[in-house]
Amino acid sequence: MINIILPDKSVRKYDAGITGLDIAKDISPRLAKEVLSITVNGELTDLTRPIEKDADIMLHKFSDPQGKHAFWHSSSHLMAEALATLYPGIKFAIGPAIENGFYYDVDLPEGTVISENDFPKIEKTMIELARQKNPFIRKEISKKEALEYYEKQQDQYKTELINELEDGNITFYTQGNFTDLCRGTHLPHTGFIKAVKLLNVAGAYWRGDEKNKQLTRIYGISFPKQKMLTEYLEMLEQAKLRDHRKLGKELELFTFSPKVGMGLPLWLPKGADLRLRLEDFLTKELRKRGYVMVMSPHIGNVDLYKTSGHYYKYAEDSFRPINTPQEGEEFMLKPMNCPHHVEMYKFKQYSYKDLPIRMAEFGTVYRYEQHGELHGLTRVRSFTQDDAHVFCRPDQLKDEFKAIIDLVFYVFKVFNFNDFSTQISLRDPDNHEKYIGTNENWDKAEKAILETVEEKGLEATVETGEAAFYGPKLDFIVKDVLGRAWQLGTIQIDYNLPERFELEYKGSDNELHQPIMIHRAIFGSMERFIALMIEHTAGKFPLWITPDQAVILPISDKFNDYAKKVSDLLKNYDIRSLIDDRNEKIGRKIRDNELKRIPFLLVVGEKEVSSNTVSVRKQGQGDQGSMSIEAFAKMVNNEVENEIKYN
RNA sequence: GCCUCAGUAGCUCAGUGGUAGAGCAACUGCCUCGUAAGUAGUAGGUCAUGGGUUCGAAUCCCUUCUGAGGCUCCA
Repeated sequence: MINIILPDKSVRKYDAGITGLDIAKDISPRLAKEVLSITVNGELTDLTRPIEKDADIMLHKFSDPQGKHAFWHSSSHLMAEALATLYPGIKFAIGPAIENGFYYDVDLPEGTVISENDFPKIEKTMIELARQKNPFIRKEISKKEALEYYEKQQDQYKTELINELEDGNITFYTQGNFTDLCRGTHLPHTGFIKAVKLLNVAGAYWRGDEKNKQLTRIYGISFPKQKMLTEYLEMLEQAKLRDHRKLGKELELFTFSPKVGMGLPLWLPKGADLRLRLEDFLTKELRKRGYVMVMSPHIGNVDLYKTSGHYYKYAEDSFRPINTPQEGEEFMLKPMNCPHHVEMYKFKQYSYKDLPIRMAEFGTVYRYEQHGELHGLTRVRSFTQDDAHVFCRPDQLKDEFKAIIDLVFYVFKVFNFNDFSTQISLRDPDNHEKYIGTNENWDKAEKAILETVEEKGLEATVETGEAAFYGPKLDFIVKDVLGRAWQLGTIQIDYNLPERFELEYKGSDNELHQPIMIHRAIFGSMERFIALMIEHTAGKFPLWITPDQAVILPISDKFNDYAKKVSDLLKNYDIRSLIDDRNEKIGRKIRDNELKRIPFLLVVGEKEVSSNTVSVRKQGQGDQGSMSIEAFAKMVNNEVENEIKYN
């Protein structure tokens, strides 16, 4: 007999060799129907594997991440089986579970393509195979045998994968007529998969390398109940309604014109208004925190970028240098603001008492992003960074770094970005060519980031090879409405540019010292931030109150009940004077159908601006008198909060 | 740059080889009038672009441009 310890610490005794599935059956028949995978002594594994010794176990249902993982991984195998049936000669590369669903990379026989039109028949085959309730059978296999199996099929992908695996550590999983190299975890059988939807097809390079062959990647998602799939698809549709590209058009915030050039956003009046107010908000905050605002031109002599290293790093794939009538003279559209700020630092000599110098600019930069990478406002070719560079002494570095983290937290809180992740990006130690500067400098910079993050108690993932070419960084990442991750805020420590530009300050010892540079952005770029802000707030927080600023953001009743209710509530108020205020044709009577079309009322109320007063009258309650826009926004917001229990 | 798909009126879309359509928006009347679609009429398209097949192309084929979802890239 062995002891099985459940998460609640209760102990059950079973014969050795019992499986997770049997334990589940023993606990309750309903659990047995829902359970998908099991963790045995900390190791995620199949429910059908025998447990031979005493163990702590945890059973996973679809509601658990581990359950979903097994479910979608098995779905991936099921799709592979269906594809193998429908497309003889197909070869399989890798097919993992992902955050929402699964994919499989396949190499199709010459001349075959899979498009979305083929999805229904693949889905149908998958469901037919699933209904057979074929068990997933695990088999340990020697490296030699495994290689023979795939070499016979002339499958270079699996062969390559197996060659990298250790002998004795290789397993195959078989369901029905399909066998795949796989380390698991899988469902007991395919019958759990009741609903399948293939989502899209895409090209993907083998092993993610552009030089390799491009495979066909098919994305899908599956569920244990048809209803869950329907709900998921409904959720996706809802999400698409909040897409910033759609809203940007509807709300007349921004547009693109092929004639101007793709990836070059045109800010329409309302969008420009929104952006200016955001810039204003941040500028005030920066001044409070000891920053000075500067401005720099949009171009610079190539020599500037040669010194900074940008020229060698980016000239080839970037906008081409601009020639002048002068022979041999070249300018570049600035891809970054740093070198300009560095030259401003060099304008005069600084004492150690002057530091830190915190230089901020809403600096527009130009980068020739790859054609296929352009994406709404989140990836563009001309964008404005809320950029700043802090020049400080070594003893000030950590405090400055922490102050910036605090600023990021403050701003994210103000705009309700509560769900963000933090990532430390270090250099790739095997690829020195990607970076400038000495190992010594890099070690210092990376150490400073790691220590500061530790001291701050921040939880951050660490990624190697993701650093900027001049220094490591701490990034703040927010997801868009469809779950794509975008970097907004970034803080980067740089010992290299100060060295290259020979920056210095006079220390208390009367010697010259080199300052350390911190590059940082809070919004990241105005474009990307506004894009995510639109998606995060649409239909969710139509009115926003910050401690000292009132912001009314996009209002549209098309997205969900919450916005609809707010919209209804606003109808109880006479806000004509507010709208007249926002309308250039002041004094003209606003027509009914015009009012309903005003898609957003954007106001950043500032106490010192007295003209931002509205006279408000609530229907049925008579005149409420004049009040500031801020007060009005607060009042409406309170009412909304009271009326709707929003969680 | 690569893979799959798409582009018809300002917007949302119908139209699969035989005379370019609808709703909304716009404009002009009329009726109403403070708050989510009053009413009649008018105007609006080289069917993204260039080429080809055909008696005939929005429709089939190719080029280019742009967009969508991925991959690669991302300062």
